Amino acid sequence: MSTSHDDLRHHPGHLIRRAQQVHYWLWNAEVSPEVTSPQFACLYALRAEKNIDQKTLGEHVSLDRSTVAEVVTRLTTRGLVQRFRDPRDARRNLLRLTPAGLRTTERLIPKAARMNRILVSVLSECEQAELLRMLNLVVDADESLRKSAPSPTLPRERVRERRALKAG
Amino acid sequence: MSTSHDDLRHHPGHLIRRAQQVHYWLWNAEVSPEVTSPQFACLYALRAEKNIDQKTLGEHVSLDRSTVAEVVTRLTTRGLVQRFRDPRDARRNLLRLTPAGLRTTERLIPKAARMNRILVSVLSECEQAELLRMLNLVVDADESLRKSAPSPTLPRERVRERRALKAG
DNA sequence: TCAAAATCGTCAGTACACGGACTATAGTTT
DNA sequence: AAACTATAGTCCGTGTACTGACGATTTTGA
Repeated sequence: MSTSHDDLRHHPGHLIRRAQQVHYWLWNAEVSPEVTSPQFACLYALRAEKNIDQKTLGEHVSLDRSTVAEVVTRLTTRGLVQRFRDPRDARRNLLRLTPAGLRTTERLIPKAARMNRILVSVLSECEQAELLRMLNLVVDADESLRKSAPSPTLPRERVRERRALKAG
Repeated sequence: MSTSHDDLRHHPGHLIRRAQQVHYWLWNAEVSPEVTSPQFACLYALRAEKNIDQKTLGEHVSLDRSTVAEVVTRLTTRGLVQRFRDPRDARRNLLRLTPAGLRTTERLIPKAARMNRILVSVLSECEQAELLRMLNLVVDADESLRKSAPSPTLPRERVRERRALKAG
């Protein structure tokens, strides 16, 4: 007997969302509910590359300008990141880990690694590698998919439709 | 030369988040920016099972109470779903697709299918099946992981910590 | 050199996503 | 029947996540 939630098991998109939920729960339980996963990604990137601006950080962790700004605001509020204007280009905000930020990052690194192991622990070593490889393929394919195929109906136009629809 | 965003390619959790981004973009371009993916999941579930309450819907599409309530509110506002009190149990809100809701759902079903095909189109048929199988394994494993392993540090306790930390 | 174009960040608006507190209702126990 | 418990939904707060509009600044090109 097949019901709808059964059926959704064949939808990759839906499965990806559910996988992210699992990741979210596991993160809270195993890593830290204080520092979220996107926040950690930022800290982690900032640890590797000091004094980068928000745009660059966004490219590293795959977040858009607005979201980076919000996340960084939270991190600075908690004293984990320092934000200051680039003297050489007053448009940019340069970012740097504070000592506390570095400590927190390094404390969480092994926990995040452990969480990731648990996340895919139902799979064999071989399968884990396969999953990683395939996800990377899907994620990389996007770049080509976004550039090409603006297709007959442009995304931008569609968004206008939505706004119009809601206004009316 | 390995930088941080390079490194994040080995983190399943991060990859899952990125995969969801790709899914989001593809959904907007290929299915509909008016009806989001979670909204569609609800419509789809409601099409299969009429007159279910919000909790049941949430179980089918894997969303918590609060989010279901919000999504359903949007769908009712747009006239796609009808919400009314269960006469036999006044705690429940029963949900039903409107004729317009049914039409919209059936119009989007083939588009969603197409989007899902594109999403995994970089993989071979065989790989696609493998990815689906593995994601289902990970997602199902969660149920056992949540039940067991409340572990030394309980998630609930940790959340308290965060709230306390922010207050201070 | 100076106006146009590109770039970075911010802000407002929309939508998921979740936990916890609260209310209303239903079911159970004594 | 009254008290207790369980359940469904709502409301509030927090945190992603993205788009579009805007302002400040830099870069480019005539």
